[in-house]
Amino acid sequence: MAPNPSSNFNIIPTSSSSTLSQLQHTQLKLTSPVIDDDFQDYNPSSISTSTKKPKRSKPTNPPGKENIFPGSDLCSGLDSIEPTLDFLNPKSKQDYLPSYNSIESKLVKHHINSEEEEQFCGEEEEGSTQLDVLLKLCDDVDESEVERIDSIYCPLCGADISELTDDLRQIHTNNCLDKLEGSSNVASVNDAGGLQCPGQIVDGSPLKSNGKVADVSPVVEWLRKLGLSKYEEVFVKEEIDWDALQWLKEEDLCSIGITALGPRKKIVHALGELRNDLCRTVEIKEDVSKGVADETKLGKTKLITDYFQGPLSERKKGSITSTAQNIARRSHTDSAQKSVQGKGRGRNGKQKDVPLWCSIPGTTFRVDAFKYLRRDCSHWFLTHFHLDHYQGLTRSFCHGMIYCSSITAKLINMKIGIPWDKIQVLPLNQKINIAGIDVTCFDANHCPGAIIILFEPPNGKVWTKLIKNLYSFLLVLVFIKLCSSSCIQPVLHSGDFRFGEEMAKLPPLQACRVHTLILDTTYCDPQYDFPKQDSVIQFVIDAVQAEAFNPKTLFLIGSYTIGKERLFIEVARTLRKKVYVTAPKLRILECLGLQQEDMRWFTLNEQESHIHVVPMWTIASFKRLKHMSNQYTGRFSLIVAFSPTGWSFGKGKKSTGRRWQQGTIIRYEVPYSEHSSFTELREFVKLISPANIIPSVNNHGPDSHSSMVSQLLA
DNA sequence: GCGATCAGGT
DNA sequence: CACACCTGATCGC
Repeated sequence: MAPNPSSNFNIIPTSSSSTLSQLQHTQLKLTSPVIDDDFQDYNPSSISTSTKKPKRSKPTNPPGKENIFPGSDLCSGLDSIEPTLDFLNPKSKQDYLPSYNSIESKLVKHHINSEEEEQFCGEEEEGSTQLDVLLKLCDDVDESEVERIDSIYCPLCGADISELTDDLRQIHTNNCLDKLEGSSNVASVNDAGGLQCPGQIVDGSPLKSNGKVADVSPVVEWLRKLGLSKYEEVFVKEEIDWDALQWLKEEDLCSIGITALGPRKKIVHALGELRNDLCRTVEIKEDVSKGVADETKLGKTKLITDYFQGPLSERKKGSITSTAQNIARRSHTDSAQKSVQGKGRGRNGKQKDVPLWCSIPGTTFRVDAFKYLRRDCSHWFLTHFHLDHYQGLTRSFCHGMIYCSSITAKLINMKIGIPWDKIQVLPLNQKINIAGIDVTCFDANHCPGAIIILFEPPNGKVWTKLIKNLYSFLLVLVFIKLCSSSCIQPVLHSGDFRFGEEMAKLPPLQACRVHTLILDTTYCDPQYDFPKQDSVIQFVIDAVQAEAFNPKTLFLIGSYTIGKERLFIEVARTLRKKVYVTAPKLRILECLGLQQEDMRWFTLNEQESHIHVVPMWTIASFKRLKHMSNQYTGRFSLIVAFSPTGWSFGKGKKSTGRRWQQGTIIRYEVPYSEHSSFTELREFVKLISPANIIPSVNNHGPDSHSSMVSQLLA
């Protein structure tokens, strides 16, 4: 008999689980161009996703289809709640902005913790400068064009583009420029200070050029550029103009008859690009047209937005990358892109903003920020070897030194090919000095090699060592100056961690007055009060023993690249059975510094074992499990799989260790977590008692920061 | 051809 | 929901 899983652990009823999806719909309805822009800044592919730990986000489901939990009767009732109109009333901006990537968040971030802004001198300033440009654009209009604030004209063709949004204006002018280039006509300056170009509309009337009346709408032209001219008719028939175009959604495309997936995706993507171009807001100045004329005469191919960089680059003399960033890139342009694209940039060439949780305030240090590689930093810390933390790190890394634990060092060397001369191994529980900052690492109790890092201002000893001669003294003076301006305060970066009692006993953590705690808030919600790992391991052992009455049973235990080792090692040890692992998995296990007596429980011979360690996603779907079952027909008649994850607790899950069965396949979801539970998070915060908390995961909705912090401190 | 990146998935 | 990571498409060298 299988044990009754629900008897072991308690259940915490949850509140509405569909709040997040409802908020997503709310975001969808935000109409302020600035806000929309910023959400695209965070996630160019969608304007409707919630904000989370910076990682790729999923497409939003249509209303009523939020439940992605097949077969889950328990949560379907909650998840299928239709968003109501009440949720569509836009709240204040701040309510929607947990994303540290967005420009608007920087505004609020400023209010939350203004001193931390100082570190973002290089690229971070870029983001706020974009906002500045928007604001300045308004100022400029106020100052010089008060009387004609309602009329904005294309600098090229002189058409009234007041009705268009900024991005569409840009597209319009780009199109004009393309025509200039395409037709090789020498542009002439018109009365409005802009340029005339063939086929454009001035003041709503067709402009005659070369004796020919323009008959191609911008939408049609746009379609042609996408190679989708076959849909011209549809767009014309449906009367989709530039303005309507920006609001088009995939469903709309379906409804107007564009049912083929390829073209539809292409259009959706291009629309995303269109909206994205709004980010590259431009300033239209009188000298622009002059510049265009000059360049056109010279026969150079340039983007319209190239002419709009002036004020930006002037203001950002300190930034090497500013000019490159300010070059706007159209979706169909490649020449400009080639020159500026690099690490930490999206496909559209836009550099991704470094999230707050990746930067150590008062230093140029970055933690788990390989997605945001920059030249202004040469100290890159990696807390552990999980993809979402090392993403962006490649063997061609050339941005300085990588600091990590010895286990992580072995893994990045073996799996990614990072040469050893670019890795500095950090010792555990031992203070070392890196670029004038004291750094101490502790075991994070997450996966093997995971560390918590404490950054502290240099202590007195360093100073006395430095002041050996006058030159050093001057250096120290400069350093003091830097310190005083950037206010280095102790910062503790938790990475991903699971708080345990051993951690509370660490003297440096008790002694240090941590100012800023960058906290792994994955399960920062009272509903996640899952049990200790030991009791879950015991549950699995009991379950294996209970199901093992059938000798033809195959046990599967899910694991990640690294992580969950304790679970299957304990099972093997207790049951005195070998567990099968694949050769690549064994190579990884060999890097983890496990004890020899533990290593002997692994076998590469699957015939030797009926307990197999498999990737989590194998266990995630019954389809895969069935496929596996078919391969073992004859040898095994029953598959019992264990999916160890903290998510199996809470959020409408009525019990832990849930047992799912489909025919001869049984799957247990067990709350074996390598992140801290809510209770543990609270204990940890109490222990550290920081002045400031920065969450590294934002998965609880827009208000999460303040609510998380208040819950933790409650 | 290959590595890197992205979108979409479990 | 999304821990962490896969697959396939695309881009750039």
